[in-house]
Amino acid sequence: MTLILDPDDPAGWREAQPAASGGPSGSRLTDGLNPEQREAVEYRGQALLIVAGAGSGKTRVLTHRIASLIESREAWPSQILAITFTNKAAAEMRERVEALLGEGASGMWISTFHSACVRILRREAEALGLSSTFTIYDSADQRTILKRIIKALDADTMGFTPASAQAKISKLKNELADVESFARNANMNDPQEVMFLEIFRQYTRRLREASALDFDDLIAETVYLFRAFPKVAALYQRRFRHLLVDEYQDTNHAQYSLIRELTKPVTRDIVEDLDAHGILVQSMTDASGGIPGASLTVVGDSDQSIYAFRGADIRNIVEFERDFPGAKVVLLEQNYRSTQNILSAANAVIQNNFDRKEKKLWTADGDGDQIVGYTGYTAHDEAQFVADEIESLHRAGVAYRDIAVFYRTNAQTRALEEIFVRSALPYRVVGGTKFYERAEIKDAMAYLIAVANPLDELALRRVLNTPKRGIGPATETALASFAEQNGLSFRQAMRAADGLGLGSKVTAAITGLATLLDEAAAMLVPTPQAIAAGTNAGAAKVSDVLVFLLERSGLIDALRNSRDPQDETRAENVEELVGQTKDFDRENPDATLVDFLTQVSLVAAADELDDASGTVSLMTLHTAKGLEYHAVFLTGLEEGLLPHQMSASEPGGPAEERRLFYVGITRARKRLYLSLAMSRAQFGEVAVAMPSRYLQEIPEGLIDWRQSPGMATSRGGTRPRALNSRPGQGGAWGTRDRDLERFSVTRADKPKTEWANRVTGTVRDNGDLTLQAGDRIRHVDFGDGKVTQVTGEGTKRVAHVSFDTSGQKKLLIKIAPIEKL
DNA sequence: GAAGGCGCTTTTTTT
DNA sequence: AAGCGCCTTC
Repeated sequence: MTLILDPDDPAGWREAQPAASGGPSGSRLTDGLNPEQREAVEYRGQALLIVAGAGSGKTRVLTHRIASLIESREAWPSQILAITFTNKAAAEMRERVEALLGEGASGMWISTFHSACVRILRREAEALGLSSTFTIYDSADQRTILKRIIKALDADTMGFTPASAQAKISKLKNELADVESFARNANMNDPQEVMFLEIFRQYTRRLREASALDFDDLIAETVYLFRAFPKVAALYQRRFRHLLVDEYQDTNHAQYSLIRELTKPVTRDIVEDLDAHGILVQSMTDASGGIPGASLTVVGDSDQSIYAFRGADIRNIVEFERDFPGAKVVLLEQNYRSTQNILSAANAVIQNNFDRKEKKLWTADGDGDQIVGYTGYTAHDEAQFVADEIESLHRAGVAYRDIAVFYRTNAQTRALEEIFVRSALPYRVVGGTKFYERAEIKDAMAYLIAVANPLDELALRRVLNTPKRGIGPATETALASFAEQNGLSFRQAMRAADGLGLGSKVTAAITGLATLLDEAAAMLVPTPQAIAAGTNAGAAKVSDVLVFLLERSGLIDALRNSRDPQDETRAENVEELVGQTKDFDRENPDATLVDFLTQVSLVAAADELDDASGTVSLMTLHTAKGLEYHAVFLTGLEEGLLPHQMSASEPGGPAEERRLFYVGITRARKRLYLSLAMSRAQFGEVAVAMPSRYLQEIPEGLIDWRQSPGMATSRGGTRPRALNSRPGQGGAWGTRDRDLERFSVTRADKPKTEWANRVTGTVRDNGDLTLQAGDRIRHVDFGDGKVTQVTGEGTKRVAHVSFDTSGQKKLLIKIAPIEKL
């Protein structure tokens, strides 16, 4: 028996695989794969690009590839670094690899870019002059800091907003630019640019002083680390022999650079240095005495690139072969997810993006059902259609969890939620306003952060007067300037507040808070033996520290005793947070507070998905990437929404929006529904909406329009049936006068497919029908009535009508199903 | 320093 | 429609 040693896990002795048992072509891991998939699993070389169309089984290929590397003893689990798009995908991939291997595969790094970088950065923080307990700032934190800087600099007078500065800084960091490099290239004659430089400089300094990194820093700082410290880089270059990157089309320049750094060979002199430090390098070196670069596998589909707005560079995948000469390319086109009708629609749409490599998805599984289309008069009508169809699917045996509703913007959930609640449909909004973004949760988290990272001024200032302690802005500023003048941290200034000459009550409040935080910090210190052994034994559990902080600070009592009725919910939320820390403690017995904070910072929207939930999932098209459902509803397919208004001005915007539509379509396995509304409320005002241009791109015969944009134009011919007069819905609609969206819905009893592509762009249009107070009108559903008032302008003119039998309504004149009498 | 009220901007997508 | 910031008043 031969034993071989896992170079990074002394406990990892195992029996070597007898060479005869098949090697990489061992059939178990390639059984049931098509030839291309098999090739992607078995290819061995420096660089492999797997162009994986939607639903082509790329996760299967990736997991089988990893399992095959490990099973054939070409790699130890610890030599694998796999990058996925979400933590959930990472956890799934790990499970599947372990299931394939029939054993645990600890030591594998399967995580997101951000998680992997945090892990590296905490380990190597010292080299960068960071605390290993550095805080991760989210967008809201960034914004708070930028708001303060902009205000202090009066930069808003030059047109700077926190959002604009944030976007610009993020963009720079994604390109690996820092303050110095920006300053070198800046046009110092442009006052705008000089001001931005100052904002950027102060922002960077504040984060640095707080020992904090923003999301973009996590990647960029890791690249800087590797570039500035080749020996540190070598540790990781030596360790990770196989890099696998999923969703490669959505990597940005910083992430690309990180991949490049990690796959660089280690030179001979550094290898010798590692060797001298007792790091195992034997049998890893090549003829030159160095360690060759790791092998790289990337998986992606340029048609699914939807993150240009955060710096994703489609060229990374398009130019992969040029970047990595000798790279092998495998194309996966056979789809195992969707029906041919769905794929044909997807192919037809994406074909309109020029400048792409031709790729056609196909399936051997047959056409399947027609795609269903529907045009509602309002967002509520559209939502009602979705709810009705979901119910009918459910009655036909489709589980709620196999159904998803997608939309372009988070704001669109409102109408859907209203109708779903009313219909008693179990649903869950994935992402959107996240639990951890609620103010009371951020408050509680700020206590924990302040304890974990005493340098974090942002967290300290957040808790300073939460709950109310009588410490106002004036005191806060006094503390801050005292700190600055004396070269102290904010926290030190708090401890020394006695010497500031503030009122005795305020002073006691400040020093009391400082003491509380110090006591909590003391709870977290492990035993000396544990510290020596590098474990966390003896440290208080996260949940205990949190409860201690909540009780002693008075935060929880303040919420419970408040007379604001909303504070009751807030108290419950905080209690739920306590529950979550308890779960965390249970699941991660040796984890630290910093581990908890890291995990919370890096949860992605899709991580919240609970497969066992038994609810319909609502999410944005972006969140939907990588997921699949039996039935998918794509809603709000209107100009201005998809493509979104804001994308029009961006280069490549409309093409990216089309890819977003493509991503949405290809999530569906069996049933696809496309819907839109003829009018939509925006900024509190109702506006006329036009069908999305992308709808035209789908061949006529593929869609069964239950109510088409074309039909909505022609008034005659179909028997109108008002949804809101349906039994069981009695009167719930239209009872509130302020409700502007009470247009009727007509719905053909029989499916009609008379809508042809050319009709797109037309909705019911009453032209320049002019109404004024006193006019009599007839409405398709509400009957006759008298106009009492006309408000608004242009296409947004609204008639206030008093109907003879249906009461008061407000109608959008341009599209309401009305005629003048 | 706290609380309440008014008026203004806001919505693209996310780790 | 709603949340935020600024203002006034207590």
